[in-house]
Amino acid sequence: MSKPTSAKPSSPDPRRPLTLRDVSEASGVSEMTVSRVLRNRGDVSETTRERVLEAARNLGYVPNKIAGALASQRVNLVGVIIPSLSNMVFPEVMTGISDVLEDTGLQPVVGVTNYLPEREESVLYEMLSWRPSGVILAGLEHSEASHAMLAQAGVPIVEIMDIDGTPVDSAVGISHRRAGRQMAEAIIAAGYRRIAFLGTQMPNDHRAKKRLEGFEEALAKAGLALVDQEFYSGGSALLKGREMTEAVLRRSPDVDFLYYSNDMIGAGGLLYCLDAGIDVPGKVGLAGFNGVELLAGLPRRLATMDACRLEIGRAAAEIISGKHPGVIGGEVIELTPTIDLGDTIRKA
Amino acid sequence: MSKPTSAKPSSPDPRRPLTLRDVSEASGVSEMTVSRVLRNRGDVSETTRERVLEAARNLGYVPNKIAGALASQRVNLVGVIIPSLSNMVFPEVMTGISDVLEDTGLQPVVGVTNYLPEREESVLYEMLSWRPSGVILAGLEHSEASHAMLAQAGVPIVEIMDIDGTPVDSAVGISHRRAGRQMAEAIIAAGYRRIAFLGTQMPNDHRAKKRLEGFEEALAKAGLALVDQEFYSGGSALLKGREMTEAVLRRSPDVDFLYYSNDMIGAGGLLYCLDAGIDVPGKVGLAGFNGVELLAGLPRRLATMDACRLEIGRAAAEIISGKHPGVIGGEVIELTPTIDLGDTIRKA
DNA sequence: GCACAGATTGTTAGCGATAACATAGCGCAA
DNA sequence: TTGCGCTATGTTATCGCTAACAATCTGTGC
Repeated sequence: MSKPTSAKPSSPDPRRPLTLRDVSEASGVSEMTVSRVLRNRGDVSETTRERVLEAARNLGYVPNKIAGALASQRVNLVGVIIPSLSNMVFPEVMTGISDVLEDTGLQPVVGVTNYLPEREESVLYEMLSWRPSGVILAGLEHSEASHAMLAQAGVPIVEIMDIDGTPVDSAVGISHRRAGRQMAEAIIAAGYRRIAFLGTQMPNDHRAKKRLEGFEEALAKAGLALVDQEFYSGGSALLKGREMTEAVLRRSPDVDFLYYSNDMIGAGGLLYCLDAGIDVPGKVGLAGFNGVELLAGLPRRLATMDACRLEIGRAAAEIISGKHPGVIGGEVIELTPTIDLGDTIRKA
Repeated sequence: MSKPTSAKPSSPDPRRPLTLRDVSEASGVSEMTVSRVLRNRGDVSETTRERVLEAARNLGYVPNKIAGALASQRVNLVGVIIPSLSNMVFPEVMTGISDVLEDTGLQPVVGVTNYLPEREESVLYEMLSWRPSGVILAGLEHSEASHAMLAQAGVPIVEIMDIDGTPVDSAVGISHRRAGRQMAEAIIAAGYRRIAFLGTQMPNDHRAKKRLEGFEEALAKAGLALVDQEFYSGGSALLKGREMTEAVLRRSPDVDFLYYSNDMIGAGGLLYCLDAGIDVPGKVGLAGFNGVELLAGLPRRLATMDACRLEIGRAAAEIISGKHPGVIGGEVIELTPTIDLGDTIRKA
């Protein structure tokens, strides 16, 4: 506490982290005023403001948000929990979220679950322990403990991607069941009858499962059933698509349509068929799901369905930041994916 | 506010966030003991421990890490700052980081800069304001202010991907200049002479730039120079690869090799050449950079160079967590990428 | 000259946890 | 019995910042 006679209080210990007090002393005003300047809050005279800013800049002061958050009970963080970063789909959702949060002072923090409910639980726990202003997470299926935490959190929760189920709070997404149904209808309408499904093994990819359910439902309504199916897990999706396609076509030479659970394996299948000289979409039709950007560069445009990923991210972020027109909380927003027949379903 | 004579102190306000005190009251011990139980710290009798855990569970208590971090001056977060999530390269680095951090109690927090130095600066500022235990960030080129912040941070800093330059603290990566040189040498050795470059426009992708520099350097040493070059920005990389390839081959019909700055556009170029019936690697050779998983599914294996992404992530995380054998700080770890000639460079 | 509104700056009291240091039990050897 | 040495638990004082309120300083109108 004692200050030597020296007027300059400079660097008593250069390793000690800087605090508001350092800036306050360096600029000759109270800590409170420094705080106000650094947060652009309240009235501060122009001269004081500049003096403080210069002192802060000279010292290289970076405010301690931990202390700030504790004192103000406000945290400008939004937790975003997604299953994976490896498949173009979530990065695009993130883009939508970031775009919107950009000018709200909020900031996304990402957690990845690898499709494991127990990982989701721990990631959620960890996130909530930082008391974020909101949480965005993929899917409507969560462990019991996760549900409890979400319900208790006391901040806006938005479950994204899927709306086939009951949300904890708000939800933004598409109906995967309906998406599967719609694709099946388009395929049937185009005259295909011997249809096979190729997809991921993942028991926890609820959305892929729902698509398949919707798909089979629509087939059943037309008096049809899947002729064959094949699952994979891990590895390069493009390569797996190739391999699975080859396997299915060998096992069931008479199939006339291959429905893939995602575009990546669909693209692999397409490349395989083209390589093998199979007439697409004449002899065999193909369709995927997601509308990934990659498809644009393929030799032929794979039939697919856009999952509205960017829009989902934007809407979720708008709900969290309270900017969504007319949404106070507990709202469900259903987006409608558009089907793109591409070049791999023959025209009716 | 008023509570009837009831002895039970339960839920005075169900919306009030829970604190240690609530758990403490519910379990009949001091806050300190609750804190010890929840952190598995110090000696607590088995009976007390169980009583506390049950109380916490029943209440649905989630500790407030903000308060905890302020009091303990420790934050179990590691800032990771990368340019983009859209191109398979950083997700893989993240995987390496997560793998290692998993069992250290540390947790990565991602920030994305979109290759903009000013974004990097603000993301870094934001991160440092949470006082993380360390920072991992891509590249060695930063704004002056960013440099100052990194130098002042007082925690381990690891700059990743690149080692052609001077790190602030530690660095893990490959020499992109050398990688470019090495690829050029392989191409020249295979007998190609009229070589073109196709890459991103991005002025801030320093690593792509260094690869090109190294590449041209090696060409010059062999008395060669680039015959043509083409740049793009934005859009689907696969499609851009196609378009650029077509443009270059039209403009310079006599080129015999196309060097791409990344595998995605290289893959597009490969698909274009195959479609166009061009003899690869006979008439035209192709090479990319990165070794992305996607390539495995292509009709032909594109020549490429592995950037050791997983390994870089692991090593960076090990340095941060103090687990890296023999590394105290300020160390530079150079990894050596392996070249893969694939099917698109003719064998010498 | 004086009271007062409005603008600017300062003071005080936490926020919810943890570090560091008490303190209370308890068993056991002397 | 006394007291030492444990173990199990409690107390106190921050951590760095901000909300809320208090105090000071202008200049102005009368």
